[in-house]
Parts: sequence; structure tokens; C-alpha cells
Amino acid sequence: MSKKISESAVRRLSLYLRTLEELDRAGHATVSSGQLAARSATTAAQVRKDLSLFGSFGKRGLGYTVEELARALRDILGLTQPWRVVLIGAGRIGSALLEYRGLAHRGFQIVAVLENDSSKIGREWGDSIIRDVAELEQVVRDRDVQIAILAVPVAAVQDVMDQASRAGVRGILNFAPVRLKVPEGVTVKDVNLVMELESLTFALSQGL
Amino acid sequence: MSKKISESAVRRLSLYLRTLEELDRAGHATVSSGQLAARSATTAAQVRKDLSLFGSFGKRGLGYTVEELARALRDILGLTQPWRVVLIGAGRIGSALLEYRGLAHRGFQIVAVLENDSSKIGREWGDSIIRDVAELEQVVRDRDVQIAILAVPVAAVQDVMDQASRAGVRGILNFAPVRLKVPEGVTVKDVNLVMELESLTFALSQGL
DNA sequence: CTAGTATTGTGAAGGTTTTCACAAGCTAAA
DNA sequence: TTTAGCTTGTGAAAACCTTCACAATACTAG
Repeated sequence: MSKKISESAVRRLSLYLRTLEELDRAGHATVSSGQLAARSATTAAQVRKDLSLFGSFGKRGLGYTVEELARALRDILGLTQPWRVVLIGAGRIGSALLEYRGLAHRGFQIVAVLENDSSKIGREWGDSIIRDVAELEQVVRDRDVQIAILAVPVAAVQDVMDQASRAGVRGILNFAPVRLKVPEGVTVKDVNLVMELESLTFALSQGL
Repeated sequence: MSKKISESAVRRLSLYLRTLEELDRAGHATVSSGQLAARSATTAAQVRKDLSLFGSFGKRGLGYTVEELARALRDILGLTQPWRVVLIGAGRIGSALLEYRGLAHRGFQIVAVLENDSSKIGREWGDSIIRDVAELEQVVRDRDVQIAILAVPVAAVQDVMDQASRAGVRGILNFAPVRLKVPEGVTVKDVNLVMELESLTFALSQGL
């Protein structure tokens, strides 16, 4: 695909999808851009513009078919295939992720949990057994893992990322508060709580 | 303050601060916009423009004093005062947050942990004792809590948010995958893992 | 004191994203 | 069939954000 899609547009698409799934559960068959906007904290024009980046999904005068638009968004976001994920780091964050049903529901399959701490290796953890992080490259290759979630300490994360990308992982979700250096062809998304809290305190301080 | 500062600029400031703290630990006394940019994955011009939104912190020909700029950024981000935080939800996410040392290090004090599940109430948890979420309004008032972290299920989160903001909380960090309706004067930041993963799968799908 | 090198702060230019506004298209009702 | 009422898709305008480019300034060496 040629056009460049902004990060914020993609995040909105993800949000629209969630909203559509709620509407579907609530029994709505169709929805207008205005309704979708109101439930997604944006504007009708923004919704239509975002969708128009990928095609034409509605009917003039009628709006969008909830199911149809949801299917189109899943397709756009790459959610029609299941994704195989390896979770690295069996600490609290890893635990929260493993337990979270929302991941499986969206097609993210955690195929292995890896850990450095030898006292944890071999233990059962949810449906998985914790394995040695040394097996990372083998697991990625054997199970054709596409995404790695890194929930490891700052000191270890660059090294683990290097191994993962060498083994063929294409996407990284990084929880360590550090900017990773990544090779060509690997995409990283950072989740950084302190940054979120600081943008909150900035807003609060401004208000005073 | 009159000028409107973009969300992305604020996030970069937060990142610069972290970079400066690393530089400080590494013994650097001064830094140029170029060096700061290289370590923060942006450009020298962007760094200077971001800083210029708030004043003039460097010396021409010399760059910035690491300590001084860090202090200025802490001031801008509202980190010179400690923030009193209540954590609502003693599940996995709450547990990960409570344990995370980075929060305390940046001046975020978790003054109480609240929970709905009566089987958890009263238990010790880290340094805290889990209290009943029914006590939310009282805790907020008694301890002058400014920020609430919501790590509760989707079904409960709007209600909890309403109570928190009625009691006087001004900032919310929300982990539930739902868009909260908030009253005037309350700021919300959302942390949404599925959205991050989906923007990752979008990028990966595009690449194919 | 002067020349040379480094680096900031900032208007202006360039680029991107959001909002506006309206023609085109669809349905229902008369 | 015609009219009235909605709603989409999209160029154009407006707003916003990033990059460029350079005058101003600081230090060092000779």
C-alpha cells in the first residue's frame, strides 16, 4: 500500500472497532459516522476521513452496517489472521498480560513464556510452562512467532530484543522505559506508564 | 498559561528528562540539542523547538547543563511536588503498578489501594492494606488524593471514575479498554494494550 | 584582540492532520 | 414519481506540527 497512514489514524481505527463490537453486542445493525464519533470521542468528519483512507464502507443516507464495517476494520488492522506471540518476562506485568482475556479474544496467541530467573523456569503459569529465555531463538523459529512482548528489566531489554529480531520476530511490544535500537524491518511499540503519568501531571499543573 | 502545548511535545519532554537523568548518572555535565536528540530518537531542531515553548535553557555555543535542564523539565512537567495517588483494583495490573519502583522514584505516592472483592479486602499487599472501594470518597478527601489509577474491569470503571471525580480527583490513569465520560476539569489518560498491539499488527500487515 | 568553531533560539517554510462544507446517493412516504 | 430527510465521501480550507536555515552568542587558541 502506498499512502502513509498516521499513527493516530490507526489508533482511532482500533477504537472504532471496539466501539463497533460493543454496538454489535447491544444489537445495533447499523451506525452513522456521527454515532460512531460520539462513542469514540472524535468527530463525524474524522471518522469518515479515517475510513476513506482505505475505501468506501457506508451507504449514503444510511450509514454503515456494523458487522460489515467491523469486518473491514479487522481486515485493515491485520486481525483476520491469528498472531503468534512470545511473552518474555514472567514478572508482574507478564502475569497481568497472560491473564488478560482480551488478547486471546483478538487473536493474539501466547505460544510461550520465557524467563531469565532460573527459580521460575519450569513452573506452571496459567496454561503455560515457563521456559528458559535461552530458548528464545529456537521457540521463535519452531513456532513461527511474529511478535514478542518484552516485560523485562531495562538492563536486559536491548539484548533480548536483539535475539528476538535475529530469530525473525517482526514486531515488539516493549514495556521497559528505554528506547530500543531496532534493525530494519522490525517495528516497536512502547508502553510507558511513567510517561503517561507525567503527561497527566503536566496537564494538572497547567490547570493550576 | 496561554499557549497550547501538544500531547506529543509533552511526551518528548518526558523522554528528554529520562535521557538527561541517564546522562547525569553517566557523569555528563552538559549536553547539546543534537546529543539529546540522538538519544531520544528525534532531531536537534525538534528538541530546541520543544524547549523554546517554555523558555530558554541553554547557552549558545555550549549547549545545556544536564542538571539544570533536568530541573527545568521537572518543573515544567509538574514533578517538583509529590503526587498522591490512589490505586483502585488489586488485580494483576494493580499488582504490577504497586511493585514498580519507577513510580515512587518520580514522586508518585500510592497512598491507598482499594478493591471491590471482599475476599481481598484487609489483606496486606506490598506496604499497603487493601481497603474497600466504598471508602474511595473518604480516602480521597482525607488524604487529599489528586490522581486515581483505575485498574478495574470495564463494567465497573465508569462508576468508579464518577465517584473518584466527585470526591475531587483531578487526574485519571485508566487501564480499562473503554472511553470514559469525564466532567470538566478532570483529565484522563488511557493505557490500552490491545490498541498498541493492533497498531503493531497494522504495521506488520502493511509490510507484507 | 581576532579568527575559528560550536551551538542555541527562532522566524519562516514545508508538511501533515483535522475540520469544513457540500454534491451525490439512498430511503420512505405521499 | 416527486419530495423531504438523512448520511456518506471528499476536495478545499484551516489548524497544527516539524524541519530548515541563519543571526546571535559563547568559548578557545593564537
